[in-house]
Amino acid sequence: MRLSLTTWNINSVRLRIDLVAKFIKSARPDVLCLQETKCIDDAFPLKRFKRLGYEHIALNGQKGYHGVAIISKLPFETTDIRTFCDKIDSRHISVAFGDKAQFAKPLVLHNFYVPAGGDVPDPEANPKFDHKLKFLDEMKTCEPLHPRGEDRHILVGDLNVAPHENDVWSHKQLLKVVSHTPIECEKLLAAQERGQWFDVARERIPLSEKVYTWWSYRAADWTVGDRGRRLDHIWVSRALKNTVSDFQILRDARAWDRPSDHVPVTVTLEV
DNA sequence: ATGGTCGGCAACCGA
Repeated sequence: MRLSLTTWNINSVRLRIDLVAKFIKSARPDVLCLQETKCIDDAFPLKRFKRLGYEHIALNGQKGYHGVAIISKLPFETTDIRTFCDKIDSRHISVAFGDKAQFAKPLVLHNFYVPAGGDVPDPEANPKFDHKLKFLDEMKTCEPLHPRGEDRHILVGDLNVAPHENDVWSHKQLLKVVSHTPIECEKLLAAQERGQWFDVARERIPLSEKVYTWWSYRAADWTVGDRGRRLDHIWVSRALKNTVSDFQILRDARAWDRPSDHVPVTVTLEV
């Protein structure tokens, strides 16, 4: 069976519900993972998604900030929410697809929104950066994020780190900019290695090639100089590595009317 | 070197 899955930091699901609908109607992913939904679960536009054919929805929202959601055409058996750094922030949700989803074998999906970390890349001076580093450390040591043997696990989300040189428009100029400082990049890659995850984008696109999924709002024209960063990621466990049949970054979405600063990233797996 | 723009929600915080 073919599974297509999109991750997208939507920066308010209520404000951009028409953009999400536009994306869904053209891309029709089986599963959509959203971050920064920015609303409590009672305010989530459930009906709109159900009308679009997505009957199965798992929510972890909070008022005004953060918030993650998994929106699926296929039924899942269980939902789990984890907290990190002893904060109640809505930054994680996972689901497990079992027999009802009709894949060959079960599949686990994690959706993350890693803290952005503020502006100052010094954990002593900036508690938000300290939080981000601790969050990444906890992702590394978190047992459920260590797929074993033939486990078919996927981890997606806005990880707010662009770990490789060509994940940013200028490695040199961003070395002291939060999202690309060496300590964050090391910690994200350490979490990836500890879980033996495969970074789908970098399995498909060589490290020598620039790849971005985010362009700042703080530019009069986001296309000038193409000053992007690759903050949104799709990781798969070893058992899924060879099932990837497609990978797409919908750069065009950054030019849509009242866009998110992130664009949808989609993987297709033959499962 | 600096500041630039968003969204939530009603003064700033977080990104």
